Amino acid sequence: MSTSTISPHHDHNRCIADALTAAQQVCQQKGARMTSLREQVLRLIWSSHQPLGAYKIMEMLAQQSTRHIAPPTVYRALEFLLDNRLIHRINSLNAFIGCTHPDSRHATNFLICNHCGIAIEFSHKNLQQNLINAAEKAGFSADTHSIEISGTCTSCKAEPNP
Amino acid sequence: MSTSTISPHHDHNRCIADALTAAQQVCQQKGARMTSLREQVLRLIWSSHQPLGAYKIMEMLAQQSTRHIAPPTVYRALEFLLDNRLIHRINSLNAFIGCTHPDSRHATNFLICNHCGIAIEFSHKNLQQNLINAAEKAGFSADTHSIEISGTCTSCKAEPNP
DNA sequence: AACGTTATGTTATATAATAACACAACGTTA
DNA sequence: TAACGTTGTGTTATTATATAACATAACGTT
Repeated sequence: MSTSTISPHHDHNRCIADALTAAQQVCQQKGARMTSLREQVLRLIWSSHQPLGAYKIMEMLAQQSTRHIAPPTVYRALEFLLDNRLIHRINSLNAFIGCTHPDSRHATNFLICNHCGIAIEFSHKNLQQNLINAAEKAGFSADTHSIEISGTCTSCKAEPNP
Repeated sequence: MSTSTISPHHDHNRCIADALTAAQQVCQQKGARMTSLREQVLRLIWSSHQPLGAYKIMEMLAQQSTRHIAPPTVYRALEFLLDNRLIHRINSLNAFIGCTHPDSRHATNFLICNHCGIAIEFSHKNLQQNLINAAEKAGFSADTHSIEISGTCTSCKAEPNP
């Protein structure tokens, strides 16, 4: 499984910068407009590795800019980011998290820590392919899928109460 | 993958009867009380192989019994059924569906048809074990997981508009 | 019958998401 | 540059999903 474990001590500014750069590129290629609102939302989502709810994002936006922000504003930005695969939606949490490799089309696969709330995207080519194959074999044509695994992450195992 | 494809022509009364019987057994073993409300909800959920939303269930209950039903009534019944593993929650749909083998503890694995809305539970021991192992290898202790695969089921492929 | 426990009823509210329409910004072309 | 269509954002209202808190009822035991 390709998974970069996320250390509590990593340089997160780097994460944000990389994500923003990647997003710009993706948009440029597709001719999609990364407006300032959309960038702001993406930045907020990337402010941590914990999935963020839409209303939480709304609050944060409101704090940053005095202007009054309503739900549709946020949801439209989220829709844009989802459509362009810059973020994922974690169904079990009704929350959104930055995508670590927006250049390649892929499913939503996450390890979610019940303790610190972190969500780590993983990919495992064989496993995913096996899954799809098995579905096909059963006569089902797989279109999209999501795997959400809940448990305890490395850091939280090492240090129960960080 | 162990998946009983669900024919549109199958004897669904049998499905319901079997599910109810299994549920009774499970409850008996655990000393859990299968009240009439809970059974009614389970029956409604089993009225089809399409996941059912809580508010839909509420409507149906109201229709059946003249008395006024409020959300907590439904959600408590659902909670009981979930706790006793008699139903699953489909996160991507905010909906609930009967469990086909409530005797054994297991994750939530579904094939969901975008066309007819059917959700077919599957299990694939190796695949699941591989998934968990891979997570462990990455330092993550898996607790629960859900796999939701969206696509087109056998029947809908055969007959686009049934 | 009295008691504690578990289940259900009831009211209010929290949380998540969308519909519908108005207005503004942007980019093109005339 | 002005007029136009397109895309993005603002605004108000509403729908959909879920839970909190407290009251009452049913059940099972003694």
